[in-house]
Amino acid sequence: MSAEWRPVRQSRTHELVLERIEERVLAGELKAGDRLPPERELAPVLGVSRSALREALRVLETIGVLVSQAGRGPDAGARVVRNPDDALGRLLRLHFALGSYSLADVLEARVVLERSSFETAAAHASVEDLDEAEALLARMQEPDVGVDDFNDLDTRFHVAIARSSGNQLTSTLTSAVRESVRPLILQALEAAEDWPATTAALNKQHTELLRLVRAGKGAKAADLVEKHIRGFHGTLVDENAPDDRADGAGR
Amino acid sequence: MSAEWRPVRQSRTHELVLERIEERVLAGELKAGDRLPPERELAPVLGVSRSALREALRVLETIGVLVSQAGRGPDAGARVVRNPDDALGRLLRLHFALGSYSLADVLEARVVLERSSFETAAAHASVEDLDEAEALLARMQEPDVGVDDFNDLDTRFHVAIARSSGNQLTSTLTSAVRESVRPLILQALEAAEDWPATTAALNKQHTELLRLVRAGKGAKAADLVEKHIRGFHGTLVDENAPDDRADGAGR
DNA sequence: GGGACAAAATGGTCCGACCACACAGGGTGT
DNA sequence: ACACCCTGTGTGGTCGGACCATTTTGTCCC
Repeated sequence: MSAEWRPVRQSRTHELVLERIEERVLAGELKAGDRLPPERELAPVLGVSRSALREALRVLETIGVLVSQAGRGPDAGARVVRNPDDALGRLLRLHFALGSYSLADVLEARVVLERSSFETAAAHASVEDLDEAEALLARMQEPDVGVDDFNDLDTRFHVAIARSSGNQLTSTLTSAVRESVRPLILQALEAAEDWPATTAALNKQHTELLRLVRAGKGAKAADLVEKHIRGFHGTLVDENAPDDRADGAGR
Repeated sequence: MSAEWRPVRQSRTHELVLERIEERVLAGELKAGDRLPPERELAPVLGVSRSALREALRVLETIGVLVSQAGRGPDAGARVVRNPDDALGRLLRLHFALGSYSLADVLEARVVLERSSFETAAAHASVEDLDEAEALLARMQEPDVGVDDFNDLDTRFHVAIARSSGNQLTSTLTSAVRESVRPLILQALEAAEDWPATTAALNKQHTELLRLVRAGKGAKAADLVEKHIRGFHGTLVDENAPDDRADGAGR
């Protein structure tokens, strides 16, 4: 019976340091904007070497909770920040590359997240947020936009809608999930036979999506975004799934 | 116009090291199960110090892509693994504590993710997976189960359903999102006036959920799980949201 | 006053040493 | 032969100190 035995994984100084710092964050004693003491001061206070402390700080930096700035003055040192997007993006990207989950999984997650985003955005989004999305759309429609720029703008459009829905978490997840398949999307876009036609088709859907959101038609927007995602993203699944299975690790 | 100026943030050796390793992962040259060369060999090959290399490895360990094992033998050294759950859990937990997103955001995300999980599970879940969920449910129904154990089992039940739906990404996200509000949930459970009645009520819903999934009634299961989450989780929002707004940063 | 130069504070990097741990392999006693 | 122990060796983990790079803060001299 009894839950599986979890190896105790004792000590590891930098993990203990991490716990101390994490405690203070969880307890609300360390808030966004706060500065940590300099490494050379903090290390002896915690009773560890600077290296061990630095490894803990590095961990916090990778999860987007800290940024470090060398030099002198008010902006120098380690500051607590809130930047989960990059961290989540890298995490999902690497795990996707390692096969922790499949492209089909990503597609479903996107559909679920973005249906919700668009539905909520249609109900609550502010005009300013939607104007921002509109500006992105305008730049996407410029005729000479490259694959790279187009994809970035496309991502930012979807994320902008998610953000406009007021849900920061969904917005972050949307951004990260999308980021995790960025290489594949770029590859697919570059392989497009008729680039102008492809962008035109996608932009048409984007325009319609924004129109529906502005009109407050959440249900319709949700249905269209699902179609939008499945339409383009779905071709990726069809093209890559067999290959992945063939050359890749069998799970 | 031109996109915002992004500070160039040059060098930082450990980031360059990270890029090199990341490249190999993205390119599929490093797969789950592979071992990295020993630090003392790899560092000079990359042309960096052991410290810089170690910081990069620490980052990879943080995001659940590496584990390190000291000692000698086949299991020693740094191995590539796929364990996104803990990493994502810590990331979301800290960012939630920092106020990167609100409890209401978490609730909505859970609803969206789990509706999808239950709907898909009802269609595709294998009998074995559901038996596992059933076993968890049985342990949850033992009369003397404590708050901590109950919550763990509850989480594992929801995650088991997510996993049974076949979508690893959704499963990971469900686990992590849930984990991020774990402290709050525990606190709420401990404050429950009538503990046996609370667990009984939750378990009744769990039992019904599992029955619906087994019966293949995805839509009903989705509706019920939404009700289930909003029912309990919703009380958290009501209790905490005003406090959060009062003392916390206003976004 | 202003500009150039020095000082200080901070993170980033490197090096060398040692510690802790876990297996490998041989030696030794039965 | 076999079992046991003891030492060797390879691995990550930690430490301390030194130095570098960058940024701000002074300060001195013109």
